[in-house]
Amino acid sequence: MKWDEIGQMQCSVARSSAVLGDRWTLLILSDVFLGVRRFEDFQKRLKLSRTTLATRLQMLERHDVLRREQYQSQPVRYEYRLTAKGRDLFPVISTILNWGDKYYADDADVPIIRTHKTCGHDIQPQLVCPDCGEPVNERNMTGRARAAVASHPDVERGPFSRS
Amino acid sequence: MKWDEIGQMQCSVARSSAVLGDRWTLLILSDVFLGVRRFEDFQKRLKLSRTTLATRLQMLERHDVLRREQYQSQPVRYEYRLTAKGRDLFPVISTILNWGDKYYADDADVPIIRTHKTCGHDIQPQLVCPDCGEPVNERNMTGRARAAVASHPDVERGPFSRS
DNA sequence: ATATGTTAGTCCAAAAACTGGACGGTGTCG
DNA sequence: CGACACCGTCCAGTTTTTGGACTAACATAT
Repeated sequence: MKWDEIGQMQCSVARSSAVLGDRWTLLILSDVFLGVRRFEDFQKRLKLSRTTLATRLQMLERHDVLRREQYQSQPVRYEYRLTAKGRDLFPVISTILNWGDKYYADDADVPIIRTHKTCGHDIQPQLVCPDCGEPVNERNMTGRARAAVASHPDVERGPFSRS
Repeated sequence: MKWDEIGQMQCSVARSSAVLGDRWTLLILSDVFLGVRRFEDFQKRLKLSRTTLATRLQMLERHDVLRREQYQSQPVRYEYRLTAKGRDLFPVISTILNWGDKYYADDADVPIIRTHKTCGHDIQPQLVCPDCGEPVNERNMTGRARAAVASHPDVERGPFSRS
């Protein structure tokens, strides 16, 4: 299966993977949320090849996650900014950051300290049920999979298993 | 930069990317949360090459995300199960699913409907501040980056920018 | 007893993706 | 004028991924 074909699968994770699923894209997006916007800055910070960076930025633009915006003329230069769709990736980057902090941070030295401006506390955002407000995890969630998944009778257990 | 080196970077997103950042890993993990546990099932469902699947499973085992557990002898066979570290990826997969559902689901036809067992409602989990309980997003969060990031004076804006 | 099926891989050669570094274009500054 | 900043593209060499054949150890059916 080719990368492009993954984007055609009937599965939200698969389609998201077609966008997010490579070594660099998550890093680039993380930098964008940090305020990085320009080609040279991405390249200096991430040390990936210019070719790959150009390819990724074009891909993210094509998928409407970033948009190129002119910030000067003479010479004409563009910077990359998040679209609304891109901003909606905040929870994804944020939960990845939570996980990385938990398992990979050096000796209680969390690389990025996040503060909730509204209440002023340093926090790690948590997942809750928007209905009852209780925290959710793989044990208190179930899922009814649709056709594509349900057609595999082997899949009977787990939080997203068939009901 | 090589893949292995990314895991050495002083950045939780980078280190997580060294594990999660490829075309197949997110799909495999999503299937694991759906209850898939065996080599053949992964291969049939995801249609990736057996070689790549074997490589990925070994990598996830090496990173202590999955563990191989014998489920029969004669012949000896193993299945793959989540470790505690792996289960902690639930919020990551879940927020990716939210994003994919929002932007890629076919005509109001969400492929996996998730139910919160505790309260019984069909929901999409949301990110909140564990302190005040309010929803968080890229606008009401800030972050103080540490050395590695703070040394880049260009990074001044965005939710994780230096304070 | 032989044939067929199930499951978990490994091996190989071809195709695709990624790499670093040079290069091009367009401007500014001193 | 020379040096620098910025955003890319081009190229040849390396690494990764791919599909399909193949092994191995049993179980089950004929």
